Amino acid sequence: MGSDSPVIFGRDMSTDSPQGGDSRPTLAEVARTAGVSEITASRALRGGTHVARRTLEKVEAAARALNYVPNRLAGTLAGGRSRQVAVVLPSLSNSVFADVLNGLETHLEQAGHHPILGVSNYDPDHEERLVADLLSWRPAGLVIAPAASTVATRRMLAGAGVPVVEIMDIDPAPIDMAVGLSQRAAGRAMAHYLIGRGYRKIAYVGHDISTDPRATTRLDGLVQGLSEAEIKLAATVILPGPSSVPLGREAVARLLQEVEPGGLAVCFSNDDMAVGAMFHALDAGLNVPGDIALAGFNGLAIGQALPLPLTSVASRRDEIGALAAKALLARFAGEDVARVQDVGFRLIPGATT
Amino acid sequence: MGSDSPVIFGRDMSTDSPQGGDSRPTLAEVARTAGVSEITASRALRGGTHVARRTLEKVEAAARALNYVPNRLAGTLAGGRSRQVAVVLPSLSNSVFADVLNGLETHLEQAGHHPILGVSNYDPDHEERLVADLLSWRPAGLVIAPAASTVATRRMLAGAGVPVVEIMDIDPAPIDMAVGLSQRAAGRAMAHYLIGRGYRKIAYVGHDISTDPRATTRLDGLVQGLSEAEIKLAATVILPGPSSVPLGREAVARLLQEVEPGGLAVCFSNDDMAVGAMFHALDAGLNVPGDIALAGFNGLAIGQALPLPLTSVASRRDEIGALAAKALLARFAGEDVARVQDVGFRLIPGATT
DNA sequence: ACAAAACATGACAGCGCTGTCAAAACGGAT
DNA sequence: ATCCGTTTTGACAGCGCTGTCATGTTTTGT
Repeated sequence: MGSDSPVIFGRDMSTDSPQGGDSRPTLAEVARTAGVSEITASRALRGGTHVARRTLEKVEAAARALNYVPNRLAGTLAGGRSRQVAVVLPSLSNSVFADVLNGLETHLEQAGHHPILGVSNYDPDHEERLVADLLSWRPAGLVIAPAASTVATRRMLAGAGVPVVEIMDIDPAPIDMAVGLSQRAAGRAMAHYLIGRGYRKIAYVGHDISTDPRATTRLDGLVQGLSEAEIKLAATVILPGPSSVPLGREAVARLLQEVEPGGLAVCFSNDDMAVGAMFHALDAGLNVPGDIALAGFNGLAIGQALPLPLTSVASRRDEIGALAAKALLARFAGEDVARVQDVGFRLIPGATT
Repeated sequence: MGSDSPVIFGRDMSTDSPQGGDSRPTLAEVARTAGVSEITASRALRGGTHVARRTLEKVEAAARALNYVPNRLAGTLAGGRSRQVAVVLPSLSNSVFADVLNGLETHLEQAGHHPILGVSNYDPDHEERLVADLLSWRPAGLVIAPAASTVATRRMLAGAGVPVVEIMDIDPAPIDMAVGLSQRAAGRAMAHYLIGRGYRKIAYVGHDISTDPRATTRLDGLVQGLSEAEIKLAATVILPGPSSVPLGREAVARLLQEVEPGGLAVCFSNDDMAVGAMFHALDAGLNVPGDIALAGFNGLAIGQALPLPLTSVASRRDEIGALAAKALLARFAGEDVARVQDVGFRLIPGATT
């Protein structure tokens, strides 16, 4: 039929390097070199099923010779599922999220998947933009440690059409799946522990938690646990900025302007804050735990390496990342996955309380 | 020939939700809804140049109504440059790289770019696979903190056809661009400083550096600096595993089985190791710096928050990430960028030496 | 009012790959 | 030699979008 296409070869192949550098060879060129059709080359290059051994070898040789790198954009567009996973975290300066990311990356990568990263800095609008942006890459799934998400964000996640894992907290009802621990229960556990140790004067010191739902929930849990014994927080100091050792140091100094030491126990939003407080105590000549008892959250290595191991609530961060990755991979494979996976927590009774 | 394709519309559009969820609307549907051609909708949605104001509004309204999310896979494949940047780091447990990644992400994102992450765990073969994998997503650029890269890795990077930034160390000749500091000079600076303070018995304590080229180079610089004063390292303790506070604690304990304290100065591969040593000293009743002087590397916050601020060499990690991102963005814009950018370092004379 | 320029829109092809279906090649059994 | 089932290969179309070029449609100058 009057096919009016006189051109047979789409591109001039007369020279090796059309424009200097070796402009990325395509699958078509590999196929031509191997003397097979494009689709056969395609099949050979992944899996090699439905391809004769001899053909497979020819294609592989051609690919190697041409230094072929497949174009997954095209591959994903054409058919397959993407092998990218969007990951949205509120911060990277808190080592908690670095740990989670590490666990995620390790397990995703083993399955040939890669994280595309977004950091929201605990800003809900920023997070919203991020989710929209990352979704436009049509990832196979999405992992998010939410930062007081907007309604629009939740709508996007619900309608994303791919598996979504919310990590860190399992208290709120998940959009799709959740992996983490009950932050509220962790807060209550700390309250019960301190009460059990005989403390009655208990203060809270935190970084800026206005948009950190997990720190807020932990504090809620703490307050709730205390109220069950009819105890109220003796004081609360919250400083702006992300949690860090110096911030904890500064915050506890302020606290001690409001509250007398002596029988005082202080709960911190994170271990690094508590470590800062410990340093302040060393400097100020305060006895820990005699004058001031210290308790952190998250069970970071630094806290456990202190001369006095820090009382804390250990969260399993690597595990959260690993399980989130596994949950996604299972869903990709069509398997059923529990909506909520609780990795639990462990109260570490240290020497600082 | 009998084109036997009676079907005109590729997809049944008779219902809104073909299969339950709102299966992602395409640009074509937005265009149809707005009553314009696909290409006009495309132009309207990005930039809005060459589009009448009225048309622009119609298209934007349609996109909003349909909850349209563009498909950047298709967009990138069709024409534009990708807005993804491959990032390969050797580790995430060292907060140094978390900081770098943070700086990178922040600045990339401001320009609408996103990192695809790979973590090599200091394994050259792993790194090689990672580079190949990430390159198959056709990123617009690549940032790598190399881990004793293989020849194949370097070849891939050189032939990637996109800007490549090697970060952290600027001593080796860059494949394309480099942003960082002279690790060797940093090592030497520490040597000179310690010698200047009167120390003659100097030891090195490190994590497993067999595949960490930067730690190796710093150690080389240290040794070189010492040898200029005809001093040799009194001892070297290297423990397997990534650097951490507990590892430093353990390592210094071992060191003290080999070397007597008293006039001893110890250089650590990283600040967290040195902090661990400080804790050990506190526990063991050793006076710092009297019995044992401690010096770290990287100037981490934790070291500066110690009761005795830690002597260290501060590296500007956020800055490295930021500059690497800016270098890429500049190259994307066709601008010239210096091959090597030295962010320098600063020796922090602390109270531990 | 008419040509020239400026703007706005659209048709077409194609990015590089993979799903689907159909054809060819091969092997063994009769 | 013939037939059938299996393996191996290929043709075709299309994923969703954007470059290029061509075609309207307005505006401006004289």
